Amino acid sequence: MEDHELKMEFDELLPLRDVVFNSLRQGILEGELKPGERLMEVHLAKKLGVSRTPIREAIRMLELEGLVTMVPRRGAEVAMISADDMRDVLEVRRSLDSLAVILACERIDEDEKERLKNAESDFEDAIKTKNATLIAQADVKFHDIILAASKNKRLLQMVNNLAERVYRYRLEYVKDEKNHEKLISEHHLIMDNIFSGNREEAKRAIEVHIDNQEKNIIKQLSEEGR
Amino acid sequence: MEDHELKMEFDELLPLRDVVFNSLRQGILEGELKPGERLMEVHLAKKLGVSRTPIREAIRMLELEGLVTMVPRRGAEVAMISADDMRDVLEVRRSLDSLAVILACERIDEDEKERLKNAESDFEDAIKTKNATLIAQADVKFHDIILAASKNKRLLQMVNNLAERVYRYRLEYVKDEKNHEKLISEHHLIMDNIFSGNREEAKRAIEVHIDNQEKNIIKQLSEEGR
DNA sequence: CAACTTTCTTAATGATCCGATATTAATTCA
DNA sequence: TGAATTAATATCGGATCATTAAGAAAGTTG
Repeated sequence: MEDHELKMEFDELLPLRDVVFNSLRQGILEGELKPGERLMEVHLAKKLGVSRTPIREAIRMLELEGLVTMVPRRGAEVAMISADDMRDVLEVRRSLDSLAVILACERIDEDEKERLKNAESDFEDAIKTKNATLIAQADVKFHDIILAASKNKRLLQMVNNLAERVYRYRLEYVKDEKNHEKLISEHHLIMDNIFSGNREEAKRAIEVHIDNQEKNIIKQLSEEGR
Repeated sequence: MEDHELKMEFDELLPLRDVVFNSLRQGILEGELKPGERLMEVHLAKKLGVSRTPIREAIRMLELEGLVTMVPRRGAEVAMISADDMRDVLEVRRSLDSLAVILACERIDEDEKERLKNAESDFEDAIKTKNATLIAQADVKFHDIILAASKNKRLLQMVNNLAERVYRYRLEYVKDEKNHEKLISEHHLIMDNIFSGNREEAKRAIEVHIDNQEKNIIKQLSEEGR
């Protein structure tokens, strides 16, 4: 078993379980910990320099997030994602993102409009750098502002949870330069329709946006399908 | 502090944390453990006859489910539900239930159609008994079949999680005999539109169904609002 | 001789118990 | 009456014991 570089940020005030949780979560999302890989308590405890208790509690949380699965009497492993699972996730995400956009049309305030404009231009700048991580970050920021504008905290939480699962594949998607122009025009269309309060068009725009991602992700999954 | 009657079912094969989790979850949903009430580890451990570790792990799970909130260095307490939270929950639930019905229109099979018909007539029977718990159970069953017919496991999981939070209030809603006839006709309308594959009408029907619940729940919340 | 079975060892989780630390509440003194 | 100190209480994190499953090695059988 190779050794991984799990970084621990010691936020003095945060309980250890949350530090461990964030560390493992990041490791899984960035692909450092690969699907199917076992997460052994003693091993992780030694590596992160804490006892087993916070490790176990973090694993319980990751389990409910769906990022790890428990095998009884064997322990935790990074969750596998089947094409079926991914289809389910994207189907729900499409619906919730539509809802977010519709609500944002009605509830967005001037400050958020300004921030959304900035996020959009930051996104275009990121595209120019052709740095996938940077682009993905700017993309997340853009969508987060829309979610915040929906003024629905639970919706925000649920969409973020779904987005986690797609993160690694979206990274590949935004890496491909063929998609860059399309991404920019889609973001523009979404933003403009939110600004003009055109709910139906905004909804359609975000659905196209998600559908395009979905096509690509399904393709990726079938290609790596062993 | 009064003593509660938390029942533990010792399912030999289930890990203790899951037994504790289910026990506490049920206690919260049925209103035995009231919002704001503190959940103290040693106390619960003694009461349930287990050590503190499974209690702690169960609390971590309940925290992520949103049923309890953690106060740093003070411990866990049953989550309060504000009217704003409830509005958020119902807004999302409306959207996801719409999705479930739309998908069910396309994907329902003959077996499920049969089961849905039976569930619907069981529901009418339950209404006749005027037993709120029985009615609520039959109602859950009806909606569960639709969710299963959507063939989307994540959607099923997420809607069930949202439904948890509404459970106590829905109980009050179905208890009121004024709503009985309306409930039956709404269920009928939903079912008929699914059978005929009429997506738009089915969607509208379920949305009306949820909206009616929402009105009542918001009213309940404002009445008990102290 | 090979393949299958059985047993034994190892290693990891599941659960209990314990020590340290921080917060809250009560009591005492100014 | 108010502030400060102390005592009680509960979480946070760690160490230990028990249970179980997987893997290796040895023995048996076809």
